[in-house]
Amino acid sequence: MHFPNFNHLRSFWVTAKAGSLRAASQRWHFSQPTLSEQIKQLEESLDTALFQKVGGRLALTEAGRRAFDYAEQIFALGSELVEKSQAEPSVRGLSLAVGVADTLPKLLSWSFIRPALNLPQPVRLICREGDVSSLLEQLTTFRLDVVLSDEAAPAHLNPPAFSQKLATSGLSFLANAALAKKLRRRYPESLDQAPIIFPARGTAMRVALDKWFHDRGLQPTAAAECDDSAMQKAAALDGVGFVAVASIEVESVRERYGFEVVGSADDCQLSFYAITAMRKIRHPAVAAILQKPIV
Amino acid sequence: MHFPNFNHLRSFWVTAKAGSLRAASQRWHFSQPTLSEQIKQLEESLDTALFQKVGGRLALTEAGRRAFDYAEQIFALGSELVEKSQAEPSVRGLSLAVGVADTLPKLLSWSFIRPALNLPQPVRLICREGDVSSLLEQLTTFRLDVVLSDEAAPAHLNPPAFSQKLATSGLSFLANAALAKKLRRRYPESLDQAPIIFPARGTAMRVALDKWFHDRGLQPTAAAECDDSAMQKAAALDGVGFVAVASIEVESVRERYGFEVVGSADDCQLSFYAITAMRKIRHPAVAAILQKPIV
DNA sequence: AAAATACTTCGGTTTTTCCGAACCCATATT
DNA sequence: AATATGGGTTCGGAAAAACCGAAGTATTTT
Repeated sequence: MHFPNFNHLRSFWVTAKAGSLRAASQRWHFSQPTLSEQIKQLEESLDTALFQKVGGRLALTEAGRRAFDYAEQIFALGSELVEKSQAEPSVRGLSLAVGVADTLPKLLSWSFIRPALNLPQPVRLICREGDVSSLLEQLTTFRLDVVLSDEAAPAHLNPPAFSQKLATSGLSFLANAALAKKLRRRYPESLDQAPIIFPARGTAMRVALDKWFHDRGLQPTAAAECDDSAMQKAAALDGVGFVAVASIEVESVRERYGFEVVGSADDCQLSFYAITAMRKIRHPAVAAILQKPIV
Repeated sequence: MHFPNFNHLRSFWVTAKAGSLRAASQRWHFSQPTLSEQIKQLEESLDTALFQKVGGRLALTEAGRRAFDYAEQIFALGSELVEKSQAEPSVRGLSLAVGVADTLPKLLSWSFIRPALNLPQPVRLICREGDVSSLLEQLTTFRLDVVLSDEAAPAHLNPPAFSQKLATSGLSFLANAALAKKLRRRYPESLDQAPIIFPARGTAMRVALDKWFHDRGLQPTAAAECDDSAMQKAAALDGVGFVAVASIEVESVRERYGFEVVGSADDCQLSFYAITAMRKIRHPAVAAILQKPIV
């Protein structure tokens, strides 16, 4: 990654804004030589002429205009940063940033998070979704307080991350009424060649599913493959195929989507983890999440 | 205007990204003390703690997370600026940045601009709209090549701007068929109390109009007041009121909108100007615009 | 309790920033 | 044509920062 020298960029920007070195030097209390030299250095580092001389004056070149547009944005952001920092938000609440692996069922995730909101102090919740590895990166850099995932963090991550099991559950297969009726008949053989909506390749649930099917010699046909569990359910609603969900969330999913149970696979175990950046938990809201292992 | 020290911000950003001074110092080839000190200075200048110590490590505070979001954007822009500057050439055309006063009729403006596109070399046209004063500022700082306006630039502007008259024209009043039929009957007395769609206060056309009405003791009722001439016409289409347009554009407006003429006021003169930053015109496309005065 | 990890402080070197003075060039004025 | 005037540039040096290595301190993990 390569950046412009922001001091030089500032000189360029104020000069372009003011229309001349002279005007800029007066308005911003820099000397002409300073501006002139810094602009020259910026031009060198960008390897482009930003100004051209047109009759004793400086005029922006094509590249100069483009650079100016960037500079406008950059300095607007910079000045906003300063302002927003001064005005400390009066909301003196605890804030909790949770990363939720996008493969995780949202309803289940929410049940994990809920205890964090029942604290004496008010908690401002920030939820971010993403794939596990990017969430872990944000976690270890303290941009997230805790990550919910269906897999434990790699053992010797550096900086380290600590996983705690929140729940373990078997698996159940659900589908909309019509499809469920058909598939229930001779479960589990009926799943062979049946349309399934898979979670994304490489996720813990997908691995477990593949193994389970393989062990039984079943080969469902992949009707769809969705990262997001809500998306899977939307597809299932439409009868695209059946889905696998953790048994502990079957009830709430049935209620919400009107699915019916095709069958269950309790020997296919899934676990859910809360991952933190330190073993000792200081954040009270995170502690609340960890103190209530559901299973 | 007040900015953060971008070097300090960089230190903060890389550290937040890396999760620790140590990691950041390795990845970005700075020493820990450098990062540590610069971050401290940033915190002082922003008057906020960006990091807090939570067990021997640094964790972002609330303000730190916000600042980090700004920093992400700022450095993304910075790096983009560098990249886009390197990849310069490709479009080897002349580029022409025209500022068009938003009160100006678009069709007429276009007729002024068109000659610029009939040059031997290809021209890449950039049109910006705005109020005259902001356009003039952009012009004198060479972010625009020429400004089209219905008023000449103030005489002793610094830096100077030079106006050249492109066209002069009387005024005509137009309205949709129904309203025009009614107003045509006893023009111009019929305009008294009639609903008019005014251009914005303070524009040259508005001033001329006001004077013309005042001289004749007419008081149309302002049904609307629009900055943008296209907006006026849209309103007029709807029968909200009648509009005043330059006589030279009557034909094209009638054709386009199906308006009918209520009457004309040839003694109410309007002029249109091209304003440049320098008397001597070097830009061939601008020269083309100036060489074809329509009236 | 020891070991490991991670942040700070300190003193000094190297770079960068920044300025005043002098110089140059185009345009506008006389 | 000669001369202001309004810019821009070059030069040398002073002041301020950026930056580092070494040593010091604190906390967590084992």
